[in-house]
Amino acid sequence: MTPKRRGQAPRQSDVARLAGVSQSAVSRVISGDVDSARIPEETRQRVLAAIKELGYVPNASARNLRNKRNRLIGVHTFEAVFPHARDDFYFEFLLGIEERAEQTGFDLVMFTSTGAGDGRRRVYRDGTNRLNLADGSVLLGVSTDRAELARLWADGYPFVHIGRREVPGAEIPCVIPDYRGAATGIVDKLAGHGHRRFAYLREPMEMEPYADRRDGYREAVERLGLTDRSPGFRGESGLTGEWIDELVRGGETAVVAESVRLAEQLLGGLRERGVRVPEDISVAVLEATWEGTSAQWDSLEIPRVAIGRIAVDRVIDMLDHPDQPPESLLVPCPIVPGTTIAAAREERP
Amino acid sequence: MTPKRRGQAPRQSDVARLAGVSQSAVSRVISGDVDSARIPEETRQRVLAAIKELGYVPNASARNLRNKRNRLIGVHTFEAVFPHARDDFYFEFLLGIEERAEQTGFDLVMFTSTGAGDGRRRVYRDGTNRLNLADGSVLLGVSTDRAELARLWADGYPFVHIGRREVPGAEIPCVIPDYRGAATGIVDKLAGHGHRRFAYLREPMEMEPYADRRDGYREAVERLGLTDRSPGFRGESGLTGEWIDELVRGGETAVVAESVRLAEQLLGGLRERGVRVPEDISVAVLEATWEGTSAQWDSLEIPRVAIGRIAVDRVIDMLDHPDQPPESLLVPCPIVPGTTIAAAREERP
DNA sequence: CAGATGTGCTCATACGTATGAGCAGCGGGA
DNA sequence: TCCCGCTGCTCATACGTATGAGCACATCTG
Repeated sequence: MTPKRRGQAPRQSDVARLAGVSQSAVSRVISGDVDSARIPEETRQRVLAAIKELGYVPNASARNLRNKRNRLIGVHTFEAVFPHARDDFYFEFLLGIEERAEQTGFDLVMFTSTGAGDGRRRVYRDGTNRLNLADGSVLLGVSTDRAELARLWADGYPFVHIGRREVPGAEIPCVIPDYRGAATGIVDKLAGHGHRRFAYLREPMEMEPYADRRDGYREAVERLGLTDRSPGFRGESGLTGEWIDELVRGGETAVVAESVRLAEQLLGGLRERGVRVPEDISVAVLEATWEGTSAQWDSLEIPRVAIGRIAVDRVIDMLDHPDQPPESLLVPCPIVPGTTIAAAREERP
Repeated sequence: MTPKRRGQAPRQSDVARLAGVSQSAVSRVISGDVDSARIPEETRQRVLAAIKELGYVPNASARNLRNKRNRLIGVHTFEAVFPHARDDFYFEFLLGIEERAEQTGFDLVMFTSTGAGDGRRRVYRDGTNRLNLADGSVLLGVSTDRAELARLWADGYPFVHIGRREVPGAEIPCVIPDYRGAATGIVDKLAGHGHRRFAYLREPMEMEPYADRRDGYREAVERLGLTDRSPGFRGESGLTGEWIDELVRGGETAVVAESVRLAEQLLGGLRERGVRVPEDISVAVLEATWEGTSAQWDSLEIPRVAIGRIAVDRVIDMLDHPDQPPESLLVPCPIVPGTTIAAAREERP
């Protein structure tokens, strides 16, 4: 037994010949175009049988050329996926993407190939948009190329980006962890434990996700009428010994830290000064924590799997409603209970 | 700014009109078809200028349609990929697959969607081969469906399977870890340490990969003129207290175990009897080890990343040479040095 | 019985590209 | 002068699919 000569995959015309109809009839059966197609059940069955017998499968490129969908969702990462996956950046997103694609009957195209030899992955290679093969795409990556995003958007290609990316002159549809909401949630939680005097520990960098957290924090503090006496807040940022000294002197009972890194430094500094967490001061972290941190932080979680799922849904939505202007979507971040928040000390007047 | 209405991208014919040539001339300039194209430099420049002015971008689907290639390699796993990836079964294969696809300019299609609701992923859905979307595919999975492999093969679809799968009447092209070679290598290594009297510890199951290991072991033992006095070898298999007793009485100095599981049991049994590893008896394992085993075994490594790369190469090879009958390929398994092999004791005569 | 309406298809074409075949014009050799 | 061969293109077609237009026939209406 030898395999069939891999000459050609069967085409609609082959199916048509076998079923004794025309190619266009086959196309109509496949499209399931009920209203205008007027194909009686008996013919339909004959065509379907022929399709089955020949193992016919539609040619993606031809379909695409005709502007039809392929039930294919693209995944484009601006760096190699798998080398990073262990480190958890992409991995869980992909989990959600795969899961949802599976549920909705889409297959996934991983756009892996780089254009140039520089390792940077680009959407446009030789000027051609490679994503076009897929009906729509999910993009992710830390080193996202904003110019490419802008061009994709200008070309009207349906895609979403995981994580907020803002490009002047374009409205990039993104799926974004709701850092703002998480920040207010964490303040609410602390307030629920009786805390009234807060401090906010900020990262030196100015980045969009941090801005969201800061907004949320401020909003919650104001809404609840709490006191924010963050040393250095709005001023120089980051953590210094001075900052901690001032914190301890000031009598704040709750600290909200932007990152695990900062929280860890803070914890060390407080211990040195004999201040206990959470007995004396509660600390919460506005970042997802990972294993191997020195404390079990009260923190937020980035729902990566859910974000992956939602990204797929958003793309499908854009395919179904091509005329609606694409919008970004916030995804709530659960607050993970830890052991660094406790009831506020009685205030000594 | 609003996005372009999709589908209004300039075509070669637009470029041609602007440059005052024909569409085919434009195509030839783009293809850079030096030999047969006979386009003078001046015309070439005019065309290139027009391309630039219009922002022309080749249409991938049209190209694919013409070339009958999609530069797409399929990856079909018989279970969901990502949920398992952490557990390491698929993960490193994918690493290699992605890497090589990237290098060779292929994109990856992950065939994720199940046909039925039973969670089993099938190649053929409604009798049609879904993989046809990709030029060729790499298949993997523990629960491979052999009937589907056979059908794929009969259809002449270009694919390889990672791991040996034998189907009567078909010659499934596989990429296979060379367990046989690794087994002889390990025997060689032991012999190099002066061992002459060997025992082989086998798994109860009869599976192809084990058969390979056993062949390799036997071959090396015979070639080197060593003694194999495995208790129970060729007879009942697995590890019993009796087996260990007989081993200790027999005076063998080297044991080759088929699996970490067996080796661990053996180690325990030897310890109970006051026999030291590796001082008294050296033990090697014919399986890849993982973290968290009780000893640092001298063992083999399954070069998963390399296998992934090679699988992609094999598929591309099949695409380039459709007439060559596809062959399986052995991939050497490196031998990982551990601490369970030492020089053989002096034989006391 | 003429005309209208409906059914079950087929025909022809377009999508954008690549490529073998071929054609017009020119220079050069016999 | 005739013809050959080269240059610089153009023409036509095929890839596989989807779809508007239309055709032949049947059935119904008045």
